[in-house]
Amino acid sequence: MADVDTRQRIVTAMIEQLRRQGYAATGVKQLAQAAAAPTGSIYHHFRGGKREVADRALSQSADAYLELLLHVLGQYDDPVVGVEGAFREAAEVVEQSGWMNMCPVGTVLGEVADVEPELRETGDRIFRAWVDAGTAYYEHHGLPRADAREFTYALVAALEGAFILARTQRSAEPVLAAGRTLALALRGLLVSPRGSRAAGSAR
Amino acid sequence: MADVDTRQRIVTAMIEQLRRQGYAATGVKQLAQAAAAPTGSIYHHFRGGKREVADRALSQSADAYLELLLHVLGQYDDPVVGVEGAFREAAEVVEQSGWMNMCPVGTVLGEVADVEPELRETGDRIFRAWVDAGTAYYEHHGLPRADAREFTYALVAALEGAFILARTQRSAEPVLAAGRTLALALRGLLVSPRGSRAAGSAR
DNA sequence: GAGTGATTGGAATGATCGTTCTAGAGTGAC
DNA sequence: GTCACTCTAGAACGATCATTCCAATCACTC
Repeated sequence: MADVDTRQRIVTAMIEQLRRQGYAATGVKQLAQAAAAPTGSIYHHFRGGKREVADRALSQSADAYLELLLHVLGQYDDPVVGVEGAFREAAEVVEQSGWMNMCPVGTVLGEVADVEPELRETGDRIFRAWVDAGTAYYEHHGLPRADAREFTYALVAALEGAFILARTQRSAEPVLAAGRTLALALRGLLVSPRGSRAAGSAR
Repeated sequence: MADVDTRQRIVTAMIEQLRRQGYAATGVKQLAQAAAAPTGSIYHHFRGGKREVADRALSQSADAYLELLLHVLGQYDDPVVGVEGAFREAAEVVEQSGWMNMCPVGTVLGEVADVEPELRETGDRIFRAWVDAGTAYYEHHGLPRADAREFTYALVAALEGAFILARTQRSAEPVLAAGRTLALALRGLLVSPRGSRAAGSAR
């Protein structure tokens, strides 16, 4: 059963490295050391090498992230308050961690989307899952499907972008600002849905 | 005068490489080849090596980007329409380029913010300049300063994040959705500014 | 045309890259 | 015990990394 342990240790270490320094800068040897495993074990458990480990790391990290976000949003009765609250909580975590990267998905995909087709496809799946979940969530809270989808896209984009700004500026302000702005937009959508009108953007 | 030419060719090639594959994956030799210059010339013009070239590339790219964004926004009388229009134009460019990265600033900083202090500081300066310019722009269009600053932060964050999603999903939808959502928020701010009320977030 | 400083062209260097390979340790079945 | 198999351990490999170095070439001044 040291099997599962080592496998998971490698993936966990990869998540850590990916969010600190991205995909290209992460070395297999460095990864092995961080996971307390020899390089041979890495290639035994992941025949696809570095890329397969990164693939697993992104997927696993994305699952955890989605669960967390839905859990945080679910704590609030009013979805408008929930958006602002979720971003506020995220801002606190980022600040308390010393401006570390929270989630490797956005940053790694920004780095490799044009250059690593397999990782790009994994990212595509991840974002689709996130957007689908968010769409269902906001549809359940009264938004027409097209509006829910559009808003979820904006939320994910703003969250990922705000994390980059916050880490670069060592300031929580971008995350808080994005949360407050999105909450305002969501209030507007709830008051007067645009529904099917100009929703041609939602294919 | 081949001096200036070569210097600029190196920086331009670095911009290209940075947005395609990020900082860590970009090799100096590869850069030299792309710039049609020997590696010796790179270190002659940039004693700081790879990092200094990247620094210059980010700054130059950021200046151009700011000018472009203000120019696009300035084409519209109504700032609400302008936001949606700017994102729509951005979406078209991204799609027509075959989902290439537009601007290296966001993606590179997501990659190196925790690991390259000098590049992080450059990014800090860049984002500050962007936010200051945006704040002035929206203040000039009737928003209280705190609101203008908050909205600008959300705009930059959403734009950077939406680019990552769009490239990953090979779809313009994230960019369009972010633009429409931000336009809605801006309309809300213009109708009923929150001004100094809960603007504690804007330090 | 001799001399001078900037710039080019690329070879050399030591480190590190991702991956492969082989030897041995661990584990359970018979 | 021994066979079969999984996993560990890390050396070995060729390629590539960022950087340094130096001879050759260039553009100009005197």
